[in-house]
Amino acid sequence: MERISRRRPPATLASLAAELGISRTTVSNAYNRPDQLSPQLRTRVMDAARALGYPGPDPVARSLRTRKAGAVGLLLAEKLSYAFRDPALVSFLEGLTSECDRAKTGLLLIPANPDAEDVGAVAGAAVDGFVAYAMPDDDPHLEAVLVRPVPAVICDQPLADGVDLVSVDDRAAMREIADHLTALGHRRIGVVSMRLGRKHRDGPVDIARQQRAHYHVQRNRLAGLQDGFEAAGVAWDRIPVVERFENSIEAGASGAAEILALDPGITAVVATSDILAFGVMEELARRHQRVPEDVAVTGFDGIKEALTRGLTTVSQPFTEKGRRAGQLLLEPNHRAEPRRVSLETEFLTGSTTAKPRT
Amino acid sequence: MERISRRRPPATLASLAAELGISRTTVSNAYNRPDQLSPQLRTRVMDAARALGYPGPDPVARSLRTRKAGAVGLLLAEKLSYAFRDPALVSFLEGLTSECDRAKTGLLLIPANPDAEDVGAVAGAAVDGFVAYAMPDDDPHLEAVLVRPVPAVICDQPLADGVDLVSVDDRAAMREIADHLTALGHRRIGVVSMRLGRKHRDGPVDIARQQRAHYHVQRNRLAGLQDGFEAAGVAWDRIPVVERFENSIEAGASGAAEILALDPGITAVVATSDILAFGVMEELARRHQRVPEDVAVTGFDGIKEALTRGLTTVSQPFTEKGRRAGQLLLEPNHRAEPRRVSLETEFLTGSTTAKPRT
DNA sequence: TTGTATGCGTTATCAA
DNA sequence: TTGATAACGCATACAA
Repeated sequence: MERISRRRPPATLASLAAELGISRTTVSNAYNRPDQLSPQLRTRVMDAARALGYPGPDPVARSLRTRKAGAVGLLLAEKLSYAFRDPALVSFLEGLTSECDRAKTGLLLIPANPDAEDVGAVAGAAVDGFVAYAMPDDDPHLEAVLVRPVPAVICDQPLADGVDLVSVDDRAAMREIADHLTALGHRRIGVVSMRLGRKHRDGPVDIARQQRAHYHVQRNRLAGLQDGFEAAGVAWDRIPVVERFENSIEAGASGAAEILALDPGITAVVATSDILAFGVMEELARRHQRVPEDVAVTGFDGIKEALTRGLTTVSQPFTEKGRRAGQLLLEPNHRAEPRRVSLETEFLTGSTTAKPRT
Repeated sequence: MERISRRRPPATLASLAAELGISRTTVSNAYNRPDQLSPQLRTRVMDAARALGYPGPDPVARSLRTRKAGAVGLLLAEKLSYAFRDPALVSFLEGLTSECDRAKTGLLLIPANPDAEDVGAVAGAAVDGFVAYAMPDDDPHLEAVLVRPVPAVICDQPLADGVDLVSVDDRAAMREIADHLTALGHRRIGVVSMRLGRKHRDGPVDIARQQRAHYHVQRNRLAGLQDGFEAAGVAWDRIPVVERFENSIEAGASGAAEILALDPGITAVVATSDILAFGVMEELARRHQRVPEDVAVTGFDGIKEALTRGLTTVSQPFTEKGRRAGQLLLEPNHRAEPRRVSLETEFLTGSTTAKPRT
């Protein structure tokens, strides 16, 4: 699908200069320093460029010379298309791109399969900096980011030496959920958790796996639940926790089914994301269980749909998170220490929680 | 925020080769053609690289040499952050990125203010191809895309010589809306249209402006309405049309207010996007006008929220649109003529239209 | 206002 | 299996 007719080798700055009988510098200046030329020479250059089909200085060659790419990279460790399926991520992107707009820089979405070891995409990304979003501790892509000689900002996780970080206090936030449920009187509870490791794995989670989870956001959320439940005298090791690799409605539904198989007597299901919580509710509806009368359900994130549907959840400021990440990346840090930004969350009581049936 | 200690000049492939007393070719091969080296030499190279902090071949330099960027560019002629506020665009991006995933290529979001003449971002984008989404006819950014010696695909608009295109039949689709309303008996109708030109402008639209609209998608939608209304004996020039530059709830609401000022007796408002339609409904609610009893409302696009809220609208397959655009871009066209893909739309009767009050 | 010389960091080609 | 050489296309310091 070559649109351009290729009879002669494509024009370059040098060939254009030769054609005009002037130096390359002058042609370069015509594009980059218009004030360094006489206006008539400049228009002569531009006219010749059009005539010869010269598209202007090659961005890659210029980039090599100037050491600027004009773009920042976003590393997700998900398939790219996932980003547009998750409302939380869309909000994050809105915030991040608002900063890109201000800085007049592009945003490069970097493809990185979660379970792939191939790091070529990040090694090969022509960017002036990276934002790494919610990566597991042991992801080789992150290492690949950190060796690149450009700034980086990490969102949510993992902690890394000398890198700026934007996050929320997941543990404290989730504890509010636990406290809310125990205050209502719930004692038999199940948990549907997002992925805890890089490998595709669905199923029950024992304490050991919780503690060595490579997603410490998830680990912290579980720890927050443990804090709250144990404070109310509920033994954590008797609470069934199941893990789902995908963050989707379907995963939430199957997680709920698994929880109910493990303990049919539960009165509440805690999901570690709103999306999973919707799946849980879907499965409960399928079984003609009422929410919250028969089973209470909670989420995490505070995506728009959670608010409109009245899910009891914790809201975190995704757009702000993206904006702050962009700011940290785009305005250089002149101090020695990396910067840490922790954003506020808000516990929201919805209509999906109530006292347990007696 | 330089993370890397800069005591010595950063290592390059050449400096690494010198350090090891081998040629640059060999170092290059260690990264790009591991099978061309003895394993022990390769590990020696890699160890030295780690020791010297060499991050691997510079992506820009490589890109200059190989003439591959590993990314496709998306040109929006909107602020980047807008992309994540418009559900239709999010769906499009989901489809486009699903193809990027398959091709293992990145996606570069290119910042291009709608009313800015500065074309530097597209001239400077290091990409292997462009997708231009819903650009006005006269946008200089598009011209900048077309001079670049890489493939391009246009979505929705504008028509351009020799470039692949993905679109829907906006005119026919919108006519279905008109036919639906006239069949119900509506005769006094108002229209709230998305922007018709690059310049920021809100207000009433006369026939001349409709016809010279630089957004031919919008022009076609208005033409579709005209087709339908005139077929039912409703003179088009008596239908008030107002334009809004932004596609937002607020814009829809103010558009509705303007329409109602122009003709308080209307029984239906046609919006050319679902988002605008939601704004219209919001304004009507504010005035205690019931939908559809007092005023019928229609949208266009079929975003998810339109379906859940039962808006009468036309649904277009945004995700498919993005996917097809990606396919066209990513699989080269070996034939001479550009390819044209036209996708199906579906008229959806919702609960926002009914017979006019009598 | 214009030109000269040099380097940015890499990979392709071909030879050894 | 390894190496020498020549691009790739441009921008910048400096000289004229």
